Amino acid sequence: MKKQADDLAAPTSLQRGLRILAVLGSAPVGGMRLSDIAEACTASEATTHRLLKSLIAERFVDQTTERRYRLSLDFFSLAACAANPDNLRDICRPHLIHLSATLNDTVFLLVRSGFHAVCVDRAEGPFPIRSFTGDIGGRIPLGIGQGSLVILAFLPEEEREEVIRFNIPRLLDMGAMDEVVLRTEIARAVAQGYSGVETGIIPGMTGVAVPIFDTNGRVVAALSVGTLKERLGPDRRPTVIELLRREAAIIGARVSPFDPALRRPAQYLGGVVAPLAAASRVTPGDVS
Amino acid sequence: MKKQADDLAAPTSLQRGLRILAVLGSAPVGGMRLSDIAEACTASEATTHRLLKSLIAERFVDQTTERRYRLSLDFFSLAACAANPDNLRDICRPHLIHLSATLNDTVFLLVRSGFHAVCVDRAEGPFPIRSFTGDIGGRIPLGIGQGSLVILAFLPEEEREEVIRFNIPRLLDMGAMDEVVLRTEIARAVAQGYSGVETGIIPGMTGVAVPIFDTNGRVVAALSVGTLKERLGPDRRPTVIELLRREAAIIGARVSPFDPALRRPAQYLGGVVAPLAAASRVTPGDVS
DNA sequence: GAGCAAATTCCATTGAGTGGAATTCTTTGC
DNA sequence: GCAAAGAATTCCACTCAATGGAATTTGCTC
Repeated sequence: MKKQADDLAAPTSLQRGLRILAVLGSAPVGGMRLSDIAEACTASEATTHRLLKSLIAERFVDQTTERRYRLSLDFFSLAACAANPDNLRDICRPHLIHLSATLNDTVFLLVRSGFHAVCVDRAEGPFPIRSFTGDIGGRIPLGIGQGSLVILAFLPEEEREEVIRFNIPRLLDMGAMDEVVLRTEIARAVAQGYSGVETGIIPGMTGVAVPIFDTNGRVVAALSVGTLKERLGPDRRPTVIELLRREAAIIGARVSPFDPALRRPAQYLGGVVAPLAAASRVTPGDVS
Repeated sequence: MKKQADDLAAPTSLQRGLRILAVLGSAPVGGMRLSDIAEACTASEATTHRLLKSLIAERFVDQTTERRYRLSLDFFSLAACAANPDNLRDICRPHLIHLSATLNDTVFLLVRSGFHAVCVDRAEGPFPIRSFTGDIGGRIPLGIGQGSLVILAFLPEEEREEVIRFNIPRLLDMGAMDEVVLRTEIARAVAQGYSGVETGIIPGMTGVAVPIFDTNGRVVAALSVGTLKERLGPDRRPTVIELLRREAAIIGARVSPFDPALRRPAQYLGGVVAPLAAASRVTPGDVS
């Protein structure tokens, strides 16, 4: 198909550069070598090298000694600005902290992004927790894990079916669940208003999650608690769910997908993190 | 100067695209309009529009309704892979959690990146804390705030002087401190082995930070506690510092700037987050 | 220290990137 | 509800920046 060919070949040099970033995203700790990057991008080494120079010039990529390349911390820092869609993260932070302090468990904020859920924030309890989404920034197909599943469950039917169709192969690949189990769990989540799947994929762990609806009534996110199985027994469970629900309701009331008030000409340079380009333009020598 | 002109003009289209990302990084919550982006990048609207299309195709940028553009969550998710230089974040997480649970306060992990310190992780105490670096991903010039200052203080002299020369204008701009205060604080931090600056910039708040040295004896990061002033009085302070020191020592012993063992051919696709490009290549329709 | 492999630079060719202009879509004011 | 203004998007011919093969340099290995 031509369409697919279009996708695979990156016609623009910008896209080639962005794919280098994507490839570097899954690089091992030490970074990647030029030849490996070039191969992964199916581009010549000369081209890859030149693109990398641009990426380095804009501070998106670091070159370590050892002739290896990796994503830079500045890049991380820039992208952190993207973690706050519709102000969700800022709105939720105090609630996450409050919940985590109350429950003494780890609480996650998951936000939908296309066919995935992304962990946008978390407030840790007193011990490390293994979760599907992994850490902040972690992505997981919609349907795997409580938070992710509860978002899927409350999507409008048409969208939900589209996501299921798209994600089923992934779920199977990951050995998470088949379509029957998924649909059962979705039905249960809808009926209960929360999700408490026990996939058993992470042994000894469990969790519950509730959806967050924006002021239009659309699911945009989920609040999720992950903990040890013994900490979600019949005694604690109902209370935990009730507390999550309460916070989710408060949060949802403050989330509108687009606030017309924001149309005023904004101060683009007022953010915490200055644009990378601006920073890179100034070199130490320039200081008089 | 020609050199500066080179910096300002973005000759390659990749760099133009990256600058769009940088500009979008400081966009307000609602996103930015095409014309504003074009102006901020000093590029024509036609070019900006075409570049944005590529950025969207690679899922680095979202176009909201309302004809606005913003950084995507996938972009955030990709960049999260960059937050773990030399495995620092993974190594530190359990220690952060342990400290935060022990002290009942918020603990930050700051890593040096050029002339800045970047907050790479944090474990929250039971109430929200205002800090210089802001949240995860926040950047601050080296010298402002305890963690940032303690990194600066323990840099090798030559590097330290370079950073000071570069950052002084910033510190003055931010009203943080002048050179005399900075050098006094640095000397004190070196003498004490920790930093406990009281800039008074964030009223009622204070903190202490200790450096983390890698196995080569170079400062690479700092552990920092931020809390209310009354929680760091003469009674608690020495204990807090001692606890931080102990964890920092354990961490440092595990951090080597480059581990030759990692040279083995790595499995680049084994990460939590698949490369964006790969994800974007698959469309719902492709599922058979 | 020689030999090898990887990274970096060079350069002539070519087609992708560019911005002005035309078109389409939105919003606003009356 | 209509018209005019303002954005966003598309088009297109020209041009210069991107390309990849080849040459050079660097760094690693034995």
